[in-house]
Parts: sequence; C-alpha cells; structure tokens
Amino acid sequence: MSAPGEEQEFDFDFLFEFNQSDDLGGGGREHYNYASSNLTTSLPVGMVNSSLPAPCHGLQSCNPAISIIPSTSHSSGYGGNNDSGASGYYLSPNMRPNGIPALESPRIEITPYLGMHQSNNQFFHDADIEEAIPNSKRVPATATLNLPNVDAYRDPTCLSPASSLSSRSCNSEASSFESNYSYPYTSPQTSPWQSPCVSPKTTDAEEGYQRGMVACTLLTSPRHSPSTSPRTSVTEENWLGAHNSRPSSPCNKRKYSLNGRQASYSPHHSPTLSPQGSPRVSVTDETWLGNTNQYTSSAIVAAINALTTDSTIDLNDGIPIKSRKTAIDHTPSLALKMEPAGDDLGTTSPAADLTPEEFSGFQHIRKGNFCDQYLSVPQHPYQWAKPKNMPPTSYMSPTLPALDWQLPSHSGPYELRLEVQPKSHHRAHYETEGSRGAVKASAGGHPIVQLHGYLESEPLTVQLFIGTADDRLLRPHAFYQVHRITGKTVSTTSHETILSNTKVLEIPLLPENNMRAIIDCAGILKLRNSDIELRKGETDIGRKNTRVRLVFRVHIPQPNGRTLSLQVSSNPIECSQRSAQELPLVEKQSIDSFPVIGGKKMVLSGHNFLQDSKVMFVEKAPDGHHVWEMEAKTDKEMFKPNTLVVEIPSFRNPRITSPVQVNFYVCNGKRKRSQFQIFTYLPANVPIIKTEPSDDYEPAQTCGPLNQGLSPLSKPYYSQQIVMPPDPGSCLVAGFTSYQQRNTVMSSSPTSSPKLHDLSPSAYSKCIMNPGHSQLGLQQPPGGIPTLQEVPRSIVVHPSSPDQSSHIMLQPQVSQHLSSSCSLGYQQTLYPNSPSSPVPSVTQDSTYLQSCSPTRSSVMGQQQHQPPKVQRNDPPTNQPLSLPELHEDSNHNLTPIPVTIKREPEELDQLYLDDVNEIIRNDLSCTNV
DNA sequence: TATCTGGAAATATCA
DNA sequence: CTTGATATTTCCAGA
Repeated sequence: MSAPGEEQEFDFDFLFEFNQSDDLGGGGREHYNYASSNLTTSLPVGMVNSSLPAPCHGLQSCNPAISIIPSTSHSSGYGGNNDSGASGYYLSPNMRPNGIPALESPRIEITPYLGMHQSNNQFFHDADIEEAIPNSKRVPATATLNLPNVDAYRDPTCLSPASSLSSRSCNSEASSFESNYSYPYTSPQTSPWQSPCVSPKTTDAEEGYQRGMVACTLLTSPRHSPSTSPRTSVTEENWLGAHNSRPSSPCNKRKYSLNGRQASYSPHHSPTLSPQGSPRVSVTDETWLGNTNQYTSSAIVAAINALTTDSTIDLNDGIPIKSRKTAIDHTPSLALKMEPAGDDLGTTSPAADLTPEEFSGFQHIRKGNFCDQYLSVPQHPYQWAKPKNMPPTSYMSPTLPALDWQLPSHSGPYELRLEVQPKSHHRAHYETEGSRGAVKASAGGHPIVQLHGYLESEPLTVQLFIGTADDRLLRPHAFYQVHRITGKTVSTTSHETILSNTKVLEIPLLPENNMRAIIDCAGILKLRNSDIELRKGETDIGRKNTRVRLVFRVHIPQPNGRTLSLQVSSNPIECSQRSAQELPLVEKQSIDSFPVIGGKKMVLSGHNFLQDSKVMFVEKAPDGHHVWEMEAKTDKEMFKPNTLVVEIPSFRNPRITSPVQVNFYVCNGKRKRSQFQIFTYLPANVPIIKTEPSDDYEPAQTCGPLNQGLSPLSKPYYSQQIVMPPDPGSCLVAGFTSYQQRNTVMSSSPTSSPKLHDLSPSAYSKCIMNPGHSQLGLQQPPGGIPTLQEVPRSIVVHPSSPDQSSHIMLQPQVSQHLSSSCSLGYQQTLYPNSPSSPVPSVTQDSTYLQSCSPTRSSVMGQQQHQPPKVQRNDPPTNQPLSLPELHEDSNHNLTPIPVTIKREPEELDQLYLDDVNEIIRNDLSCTNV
C-alpha cells in the first residue's frame, strides 16, 4: 500500500505538471481553435470550459464524483471488482474503464478526472454547444451524448482497461504519434503531448488532408502535422521510456495475469482476456459469470453515479496513464500543447485533474479495491507524466461519442461499410521496432471503407482506431494503437489525433471519391503488456489478447445541427506473430446451420489448418459449461492449410424443436485452438439451410462489404439487417427507441427473429461467461448478428446480474445490437461486454444520442427498458438473426418435442436423403454423449 | 538509406 | 523450486 501511496504522490506531482503544462497549453488552445471549427467548438468551448468545467472542473465537482466512485461501492457490487466499479463510474463517462484504472498509479487517477470531467461535461454541454455549432458537422452532434447514463453503463467492467490503457500507452505513443491534432476531438491533453513530441513530421499531405478534412475535424494542425511522424517520435519517446521496457513489465505482467484470472473477481479484466487466448474456456467462463454479476451491480451503481455526478466520467479519462516513455516525452510536449486541452482540461482538468490530494484519495480508495491487484506495479515517474494526456480524452467525448460507445453502422440513408476487410493476420510492430507496414486486405490491396447514402458535397472524415475483438463490447484496444503510415506507398492522407488515450487516424472521405477511402495508411502498434497493465485503471490483460479490429467512425452533420455518428468494425485481426503462425483461424464456414442429423460436409476456410487439426463441436450451458462435445470428422484428404472439410456431427438431441446454437472450433493442439465459431442445429424438419448458400460462397469479402463480415454466413444476415434496420432518424434522439425498433426489425428480417432482445442479461452474461466464445462468437456471427448468436450460445442466463446490469448494460448492448446490427457494432454490442462495459455500450448508444443527445437520459431509459425486454424475450442468444428458435433448444435441448418432422421442406428432403443415416448416427452419438 | 518484413533468439510467464 | 511449454519482446538480416 505504502508504495502505492508513494506512487500516487508522484502522480500528483506529475499531474500538477501537467496541469501547468495545460495552462501553458495556451498553445494547445490554438489547437482547439482548429478543432474549433467543428469539434472544438462544440466541445470545448462552451461545453468544455463552461459546462464541463463546471461540473468537472471543479474537480471539486469532480471530486464529488470521484468520491462517489469509490463509494460506488463498486466494490460492493463488484466485490473485487470494486475497483472496476469505481472505475466503472469513472469509466462510465467516456473514459471508460480506463479512467478507472486510475486506481493505482497516480496517473490514472489524474487522467480519469480529466477525462471524466470532460466527458461528462461534454455530454451535457455538448448539446448546447452543438446547437451553436451546428455547422461543424461533427462536433455539434456529438455533443448530445448523455454521458451520465453512459457512464453508468460502462461502469466498472468497462473500465476500460483498454481504452484507458491504450490511451495511456497511446498517449505516450501518441505523443510521439501525433499528436496534436487530437485536439479536435478530444482534448487538448492529447494534443499537447503530441504536439510537443510530435513534431515533426507532419506530412504535407496530411496537412492537406486535415485541412480538407478540416471540416471534419479541424485537425488543423498542420503544425502538428509534424507530429505525424508519430512513430518515430513515439519510438523515441518510448525509448526514453526505455525504462519502460522491462522493468515495469515484470511487475505488471504478473499483476495482470492475476487480474486476468482473478479477474473473474474483477470482472473487467479477466473476462476478455482470458477467454480469448486460452482454451480454457471453462475458466474464463466462470470468470465471466462472476463478472456479469458484478457488472450488474456495478453497472447500476455506475449508472447512479453517472446520474448523480457528471464528473465521474471525467475520471475515466484520467485513468490511463501509463506509458512510461510517453509520460516523459509527453510531458514536455504537454506543456506546449496542453493549452488547448488545458483550457478545457486546464480549467477543467486542472481542477479536474484533481488536486493531488483528491487524487490520492481516489487512488487510495481504489487501491483499496483495485490497488491490491494493480498497485504492486511500480510506477515510473515517467509514466506518470502521461496522465496528463488524460484530459484530451475528455474533450473528445464531449463532442463526439466516446470511442467505447457502440454505434450503428447505418442509420436512415446512411451506411458506413467496410467494403474490403483487412487480412485476418497482421503482425503488429513494437515501439522498439520499425513499422511493419499498413494493414492489408486478404486479397491484396488494402481495406476500404465507404459511406453510402451521403449526398452532400462536403467532405467528411473517417476516424480509425484499433478496437478489441473479444466478446465484450467493442472498445479501444488497450494494447494496440493504430499507427499512421506515410510514404510513397501510401496514397491516403491521414492525420493522427488522440482521443481518450486512443490514437485515432483521421482519413478524409471525399464526395469525389464517393465517400470511399482506401485504408493504406494504417499500421498497428503493439504496446508492451507490462506498460499497459501497470496502469491502475487497466482491467484488461495483454497476454494472449492479441486480436484486434479496425474500427471506423464517421460523423455526419445533420440539418438539425446534430451529428450522426456511424461506426463499423472489421473482422478480427490477429496481431501476434506467433499466434498468426500457429493458431488455427476460421474465416469462413460454408454452412452455418444444418439439421440435427448432421452428416453434411462443411468447408472451413482460414489459416493454419493441419492435417491433424481437430474440429470440436461444443454446446455450452448458460454457465459456460460444456454440455456436449463432439469431435467432428475431418476429411484429411481434402486438407489444406487454408481449407478444412469437416462432417457436421449429428446433434446430441435429434428432437429439438427449435434451432440450437452450438460452437465449434479448430484445434491444432493443446493451446492452439481457434476461436469459437457458431453453428446452429436445426430441428430435423426445418428447412433452414437456405442461409447456408450465401454463407458458403461469400468469402471474407462479403464480410467486408457489410462491415463486419466476420463470417461469410453472417453477411447475409447483415445485409438483411442492414436493410431492415435502417432507421433514419433512429440514430438521433429517438436513438434508443429507434434501436429497439431496429432490433425488432432486424430480428424479424433476419429470420430469426425476433428475439434479438435476448441480448439482455442472459446473453450478456453468456457472452461474458464464455470467454472463448467471445472471439469466436464475434467472428462467427458474421455481422453484428453474430454476436447475438453468440450470446444465445452462451445463452444462459446468469440470472442475477442480468437484471440489474441489464438495465444499464443491456441497454447498451441492445442498442448496440441494434445499431450494430446495422453495422459492425453488433459483435460488440451483443457481447457480453455489456456486462463488463455496460457503460461503453451506453456510450455508444449515446452516439446515437448525439443527435439525440439531449434526450439521452430519456433514451437511456428507453434503452434500458428495452434491454430488459430483450433479455427476457430472447435470452437466447439466438437473437442473432440466425436462429430464432435456437434459444429454446440451446437452453434445453432436452425437450424438444418429438421432432416434428412433418414439414420437410425440399431442402430437408435432400438433407434427409443424405442424412437419414446420419440422423441415426446422431441419435447414437447423443446417447453416447 | 530507410523501410518493411520474416525469422528467431532472448525474456517472461504459466503450469 | 525446477522444468518444460508458452507467450512476448527484442534483435537480426535480407529484400
């Protein structure tokens, strides 16, 4: 403990420094100016300073919030999670979890505050600002968010390790990166550092973009532009941090490792992390479960907090601090640029920053809870510096939806689509390495994003950041940052900014290019696990958390002055050299559903398949336990490194009356398993197969088009979904409702149904529960839907938590689903994350809100309500379009009424022909099982 | 020369 | 506490 305290102190110092820097930030202000045009104005100006400040500012005010946080009792709710809980509060705001992280290290705390403040402030104020700003397309709208709620959602779980972490790390990095620009959105904070550090490099082109983009962001920053060079600078910074390297790591790692596992206790972390990597689903599952519960309570608390205090949000931002290098590097820079942020922050943040004392207080509190887990980590003075960055984050939030908010991919006439998906593998580079280039498309070339339905003549900007690819809600990845690539080979201009500790690449979307952008300027930077984990706020574990997604966002100005924010995420990208070389990866499956009889050959497309690869089908109980496991026969003759032909095993219960979702994965050995893929068993009679075709054929590409495209199969759904959902105004105020509607719509259209709502608790819980799923699920479910599906899988219910959490969480999820259904989001949404990060979801929702923002609160309510419905309705994860009926089965395969063979559709007939025998087999197998 | 990469050694962490 | 298996991070070297 003492140690922590010490650290805290340090932090404070740093903080102060930061603040000062912020003040200095006068320069920073300039940055704001940029932003000003759009973003800035919205946020900052009025909002930020005045409004935000007020709340936040006063740290005091903030403090209260802070205090709250502690009180949050997260702990109580979360128990160990408490931390998270606290964080959650913080998080809830924009900050996410990250903010929470603040726990241990001073930095964190600091950041959070800032962030919190900002975020909170932003939200509230934003609306106001927006009105004023109307012009700024982006900014304005964003404002609307109602953070409070959001916060609640995220809460604890959300904490956002990722975000915060990433941000932190990012920050440091960022500083190097970019810098600067970030202002626009966010915050000054970011910029400050960045700029300072930055320097350098801006590319002309970039500048140009920025300018062009300007509208969008204002990035301005030509000056900063220099910053562009980020990497280098970053590296350097990093070097400084050099310390960074390992020293810290050890401690950190261990800790988190603990976290991860223990995580179960502390929901946040573990859930995600563990799941992914490890095969040991069971463990994870458990964890998840635990988490869910926690979430619930935490979520609630968070929500309350949010409501009560805006400031809390800010806290989140502060959280991230971490990066040693960064800190140092940034610090200097901060002073310079901070100003802008500083203003916002400064006024706000400074205060917000919290006095050291305050911080310490928080820290202590947290520490009490979290600290134990995290505290151990020795902090490096350097690192502390980063905290400063935090502020920026907050800024961002004000205007635009926080990065951890789940947003729809389409709304009304608009649809943001990822026309070309990135390759499933991309080796990220460390700061100690040179760039490893831009993310490429599987078929060569680069990912392509396009905004459909936008007929205006004004160019927009697409934001790109690295998001998580786990079961939980989509959020900035704590261990990976987008890396701006420049050079002769890069045709797309881009500009880096930092939002909430997360590096964001801004790329112009020009009408002359049909609002289409080729993403050849985005690389992926890997931050050392030790650096990030150290952060107090961080809940996520870096180990085996090597999967990411590219997340694209566009903010479309609306006539009413609001801004419509759409988001699409890519298929998961494996960033680990080793994992990419050894872990089997299923990119596509020719069939996503088949009668229980089984027997049909399913072609899996992917990577790293071995002749002796095994394909295991698994049915999980709500609690994550494997109710049924069956090794599918593989066709060794047909084997190829990229293709695996498996015979669908008959389901254990041939009598299911409704579709049952199960999972399957490819296993190359002990710890070499692919993520869980989703497969649905249909009642013997049902003629469902239809969907298959599309799936089969659709390659990753399909996915691409849709957004997620995780799985081919999913795509179809997506398309459907997409079409269906589009609710024009939905995004806006109505936001939530719209979502609901969408959801319903979606569900219906898809087929499945209805039950998207199921997402709710159970789903969440499930998601959470099943660590493994998460990834798999995500992927599998091809579109957003997939997620849903996943949920179903897990199905189950975790009773307890769901409800409460559900309110908060669910909503988010729901919304997400809805939205996501449209776009990428789903995965995220659905996820379990919600549990973990209800808040995030909330935030996301808020995005919609943005337009609606004012109503957010109302919205929130709506969402909440809805969610519940959903939950109840469709616990089953089925929601995913795919399987309407599934739940039932899944939940209780048992019963199905004696098969109703009556209807045998044509397809069925065929199936039967082939499978009659199989059916018999199945029966046998079932018995065996 | 500066990058971009692929590979793999050196470390760390886990079991 | 040691050891083997894994996972992460740092280095090297070729293109």
